[in-house]
Amino acid sequence: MEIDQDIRHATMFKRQRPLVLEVRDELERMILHGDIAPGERLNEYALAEQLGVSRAPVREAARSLEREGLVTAVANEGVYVRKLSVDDALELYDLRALMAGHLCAALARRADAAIKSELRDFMARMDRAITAGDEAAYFEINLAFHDRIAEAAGSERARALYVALGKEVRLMRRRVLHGAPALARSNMEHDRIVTAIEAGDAEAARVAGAGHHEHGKKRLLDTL
Amino acid sequence: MEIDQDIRHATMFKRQRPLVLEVRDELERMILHGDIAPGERLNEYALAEQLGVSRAPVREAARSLEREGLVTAVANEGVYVRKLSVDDALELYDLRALMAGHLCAALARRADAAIKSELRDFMARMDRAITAGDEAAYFEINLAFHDRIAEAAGSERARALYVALGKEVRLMRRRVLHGAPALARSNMEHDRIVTAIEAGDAEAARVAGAGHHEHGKKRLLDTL
DNA sequence: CAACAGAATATTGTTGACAATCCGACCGCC
DNA sequence: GGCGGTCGGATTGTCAACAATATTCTGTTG
Repeated sequence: MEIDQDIRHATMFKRQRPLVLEVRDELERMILHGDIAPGERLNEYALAEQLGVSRAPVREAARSLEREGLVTAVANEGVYVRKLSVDDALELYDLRALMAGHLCAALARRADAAIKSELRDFMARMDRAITAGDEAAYFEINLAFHDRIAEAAGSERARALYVALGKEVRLMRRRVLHGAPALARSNMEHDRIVTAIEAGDAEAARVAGAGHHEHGKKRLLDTL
Repeated sequence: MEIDQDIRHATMFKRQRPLVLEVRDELERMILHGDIAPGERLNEYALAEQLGVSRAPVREAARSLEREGLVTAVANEGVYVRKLSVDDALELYDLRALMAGHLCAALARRADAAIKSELRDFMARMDRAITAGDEAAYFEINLAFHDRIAEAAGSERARALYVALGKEVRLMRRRVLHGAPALARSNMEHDRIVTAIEAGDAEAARVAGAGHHEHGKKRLLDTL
């Protein structure tokens, strides 16, 4: 059998999503939502009972999260929600900036009119959120904006890395962006990114994309 | 319990390495060695019997390899050794070049005399391998050279990514480097990297490191 | 009373069995 | 002869029990 059949399976409707994926998503949600605090252990048995499944899917899901960097497993002892050191977080910011620059540059090379207008639309929505003082909405749209760039860049591996790094960063649940001025500045950086993409200037897009994320790192440093 | 205890466990001698790690390494070896061809399915039951363990460790190991990109899993069907398309390979080369540049730049900022002389030593050994016409030795030292740079750069996450990308690339088992002239050229690029690191010039190191890997991509394109 | 040894408990590691699902072959029907 | 449904074998998904290991508690001793 050939791997080409993947596409068939991927596009086909799955009548039942594998249990382990459900569990994985739920655990991820719990961790990112803070239901399980960093440093805390994930008890396989307890979680299995709580979720109404056996330990096997829980175990597999936990290992899956380990690969994403959300938890660390210790042999014969268990898996713990990862506790990010500041150095870890700074490294993650660097890597994410690197990936973001790469993705923005790639998108600048291949963007068509549709994605360009889509990005402008995201920015308008963020502007509206800033004006309305709705920070939560801003964060949500902001997240979707960057995800869209990553997706449209056409480099699946890079996109996956970028998203995974984003989740890891979220382990450090420190809100580094506050107040309308900071948000407005952030969206000005978005403008620089989109402008470069519209112009098809890959290098400018790389610099703008990386710079935007490096500012995030600076903001984190400022909060220390 | 705190995650800090990780260090204790990590440094402590483990009388028995978890079975899943053994299995994982063995599967990885099989795949990279070509015992299991790209596109082929990994039969959990058969592998379990062959390795003398039960299916659970095999299953877990396979999922671990999935995260590394060596295999792709299809629900209710199995995991297959990944078959790299040329586009996939080119993307991997790009990402690896990106990471290599990042790592070289980081190392340029922090390299001490010991690592500098170590890198020079690697280069001398590669020169000797070229002179002796021992291509296999060259490849081995070359691999160790780049691993050492990644390790010394001090960014664990980036190092892991770089190594994982290297393994993925190896799925496309095409020897893109042949003959003493090509090897000598390759080692000249190494010289550019090491020189920049010695000078503490992060940007030059980034360009040299990325460029070296981009040449690998070019060489692959030439073989098509 | 502190420190240590050892038992008791809790938790993970592994196994084999069972259920759900998928793929291919076969058979009937148009 | 080709097409579609259905049955059977093979394989993965899930489970519960057992084994190995780590942690906690307790009792004893210096």
